[in-house]
Amino acid sequence: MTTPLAARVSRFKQDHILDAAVTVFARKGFRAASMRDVAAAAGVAAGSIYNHFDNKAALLLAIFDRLAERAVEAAPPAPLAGGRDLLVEVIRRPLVAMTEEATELFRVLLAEVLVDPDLAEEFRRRVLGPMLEAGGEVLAQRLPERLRATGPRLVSAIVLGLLLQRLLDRDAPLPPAEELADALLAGLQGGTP
Amino acid sequence: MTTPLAARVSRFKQDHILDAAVTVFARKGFRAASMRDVAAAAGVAAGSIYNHFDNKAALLLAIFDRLAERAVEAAPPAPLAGGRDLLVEVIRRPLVAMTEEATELFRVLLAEVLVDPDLAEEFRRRVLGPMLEAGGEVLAQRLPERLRATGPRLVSAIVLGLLLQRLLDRDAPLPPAEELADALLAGLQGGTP
Amino acid sequence: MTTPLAARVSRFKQDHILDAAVTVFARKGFRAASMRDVAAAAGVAAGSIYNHFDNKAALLLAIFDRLAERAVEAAPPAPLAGGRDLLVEVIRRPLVAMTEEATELFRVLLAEVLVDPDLAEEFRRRVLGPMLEAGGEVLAQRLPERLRATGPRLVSAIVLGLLLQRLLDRDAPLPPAEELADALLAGLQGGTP
Amino acid sequence: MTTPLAARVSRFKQDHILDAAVTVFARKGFRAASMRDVAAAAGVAAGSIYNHFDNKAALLLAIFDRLAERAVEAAPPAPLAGGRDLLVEVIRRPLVAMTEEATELFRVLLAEVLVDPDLAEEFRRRVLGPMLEAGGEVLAQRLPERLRATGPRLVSAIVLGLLLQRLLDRDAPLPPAEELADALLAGLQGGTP
DNA sequence: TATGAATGAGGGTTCATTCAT
DNA sequence: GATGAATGAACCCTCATTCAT
Repeated sequence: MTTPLAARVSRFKQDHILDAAVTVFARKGFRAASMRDVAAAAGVAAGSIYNHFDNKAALLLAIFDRLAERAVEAAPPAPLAGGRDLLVEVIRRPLVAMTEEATELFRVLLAEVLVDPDLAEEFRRRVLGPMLEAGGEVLAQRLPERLRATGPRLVSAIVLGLLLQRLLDRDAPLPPAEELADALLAGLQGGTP
Repeated sequence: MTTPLAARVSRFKQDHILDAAVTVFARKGFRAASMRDVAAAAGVAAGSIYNHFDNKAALLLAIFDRLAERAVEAAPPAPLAGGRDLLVEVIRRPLVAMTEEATELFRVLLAEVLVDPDLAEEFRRRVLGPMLEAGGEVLAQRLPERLRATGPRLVSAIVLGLLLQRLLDRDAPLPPAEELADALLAGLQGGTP
Repeated sequence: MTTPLAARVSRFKQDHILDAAVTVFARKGFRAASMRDVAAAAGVAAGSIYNHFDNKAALLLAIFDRLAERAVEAAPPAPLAGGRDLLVEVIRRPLVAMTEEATELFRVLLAEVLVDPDLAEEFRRRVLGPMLEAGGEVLAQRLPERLRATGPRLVSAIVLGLLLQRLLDRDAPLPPAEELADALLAGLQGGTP
Repeated sequence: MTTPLAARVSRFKQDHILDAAVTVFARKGFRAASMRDVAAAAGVAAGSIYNHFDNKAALLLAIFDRLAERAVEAAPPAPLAGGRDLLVEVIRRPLVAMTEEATELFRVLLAEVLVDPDLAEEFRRRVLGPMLEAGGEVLAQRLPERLRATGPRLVSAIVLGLLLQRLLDRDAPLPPAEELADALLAGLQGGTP
C-alpha cells in the first residue's frame, strides 16, 4: 500500500518544518520564538507553515506526538535486576535518554505546559507517562499492597525532580545515578529506628 | 520630603498592585498577562504601575521576594526527631507551606524561570534555596562522608518532583508524606539484596 | 524566490511610503509625526511600513539618500567662468536645486540631525557633502595657498546660512544670487582701506 | 519701590528652574528631555514646575527671553574701524559670544524652531535679530543704495552658516575670523575680471 | 502548494499634566 | 507653594494569521 508521492512529499516537508520548530523553540522558547523564526530556520516562507499546520499551537502538539513516538522507539529493554541495580537503572534511564537538545526542548514544553491546563493533560498522557511510568511500575511491584499506588508517583517524582534541577541550573551536572541510589539507600535505612 | 504616612500608603499600594499581579499572573501566566490586565485587576491606570515598579520583570522579582518571605513565615518549627519521622517531616514541610495561591504562583514563576536563565539564578537563590535546603541539610548529616554532597540534591529533587507533579496535574492530590516515606523505606530496603 | 515584477512592485511601494513620510515629516516634524501618521498618509496599515523599513529612523536615512540623489540629479552643468559669474553660480546652484518640497525636507532633516550626533555624521556625508563641496573647491583654487583650506568652508557657510535664513523665515524669499555676489564684491572691496 | 519678598523669592525659583531647563535641554534636547528631567536637575518635584510655568513650551519661551536679555547685556562696544578689521569683527563677535553651553542651547532651540513656525517668529525677533543685525547694518552702510537691503542678510547668512557648520560637526573648530575675512577679500577680489 | 506583503490588535513603556494632600 | 502618585493617551514596534499572486 504505497502512499501517493504527493502525500509523502508533504509528510516530508511537515517533518522538516517540525525539525526547525524544535530547534527554534529549544533555543528561544515557544512564546519568544516567532513563526518567522521557524520559517527562516526551515528555509520556507512564513505563510508556508500554515499549509502544514493550523497554527502555532499545532506545532507544539505535533512536537508532543513526535516526542511520544521517539519515547516509544527508544524504549530500552526492561532491566529486571533487583536491589540497588534496579534503583540505579530506574533513575538513570530517563535521564540519559535526554540529549542536549531534548533537554532544552523539555524545558520549553514544560514551561508552556505549566501555564496551559489543556496542554498539560496532553503532556502527561503523551510524554510524561511513557517516559516515567515504566520505572515506577517495576518498583511498585516490590512494595506491599498498601503502598503500591504510591510507588510510581515516588519514582517519577525523583526523576522529575532531578530533571527540573538540571533545567533550573544548567551548569550543575547530575550526580551519578549510583550515588543517588546509594544515598537513598544509606540515608533512609540509616534513618530507620 | 516623604512623610512616614505617605511612605506607608505607598507601601500599601505596592502590595495591592502586587496582589493583583499575583492573581493575574497565576490565572493567565506571566507572558500572556499584560500590564493592562494587572492594572485593571488592581483598579488602577495602566501607567500607575510604573510609579511603583520599574517594569514588568520587576513585578516578577517582587513576587519572588514575597514568596520567599511567605515560605519562611510558614516554615513550621524544625522537627528534630530521627528515622521515619524525620523523613516524613523533611518531605512534608515544604509541601504544606504551599498554599493554594502559593502553588499557582509557583507554577507561573517556574514557567517563566525555565525560559530565562538570569531569572533562574534569582529564583534558585531567593526562592528555592530557602525553601528546600533546610531539609536536605538535615538528611545529609546522616549520610556517610562520601554521600554528604548528594543528600541535599536528592531531597530537593524529591520535593521538587512532587511539586511538579502537582503542578502538572492540579486534580491529583499529593499522597500523604507518610505514605511516601514508607514507600521509600520499604521499597528501597526491600530492594537491597 | 522574488520575481523581477514583485521586486519592482515592492520598490514602488517603498517609494510610495517614502513619499508619504516626506509629506508627513515635512508637515509635522520627524519626532512629532507618528508611524501611524505616515501609514495613514500612505493609505497603508501601521504595521505594513515595517515590511519595507526597519524602523522609524530607517525612513529618515532613506530620505537622506533620496535627497542626495535629487540634489545630484538637479545639479546643473558646472560653469567654469571666472569672476563674478563664478561666484554667482557657486552660490546659486545649491539653492535653486532646492525645490519647495526639498526645502521642507531639508528643514526637518536638519532639525533632527542637530539633535542626534550619529545622524549628523550621516547627514554631512550623504547630503551636505555632495550638495556643497563642489562650489567650495572651485573657489578654493583661486585662493593663495595659505587660505585654500578655508575656502570651501566659507562658501558652504554662505550657502548654509542662506538656506537657514529661508528655513527660519519661509516668507522671506532669497535675494537673487547676483545681488548677493555684487554685495559681497562691492562691500568687501569697498571695505579695503 | 521694593518688590515684596514673596515675589522676589518666586522670581528666584523661576530662574533656578530655568537654569536647570537650559542645562537639561542643552544636554538632551527639548523633545527628549522630560519635565521630570528638568525637575530633577532643579532639585524640585515634577509638579512644582507648573507653579512657575504653564507648560513645557513656556520653558522654551522663557529661555528665548533670557537669551534676548543676555544678548543685549553682552552687546559689545560697536567697532567702528573700517575695511578688513570691520569685516573681521563683524564675523567674529557673534561667534565668540557663544560659550560651550550657549552653543548647545542654540542647537536645541534651532532644532525646535525649525519645526514650529510660531516659535520661529519669536526666535527671529528675540534672539537672532539682536544677535546678527548689528554687524549687518554696519556693513550695509558701505554698500551702494541698490544693495543696501541685501547687506545685512548676507552678513547674517555668513555668521549663521558658520554657526551651523559648528553645530553639525562639533569637532571641526571654526577657522579664525581673520582667515575667513582674508579669504573673502582675496577670493572675491581676485575673482573680479 | 509556495510566497511574502498586508493586516491591525496588542505589547510594554513614557510622559505632560493634574490634583489631593 | 510644594509634592509626587495618578492618569491615560500616545508612542514604536511585533506578530500570528490571511490571501492575492
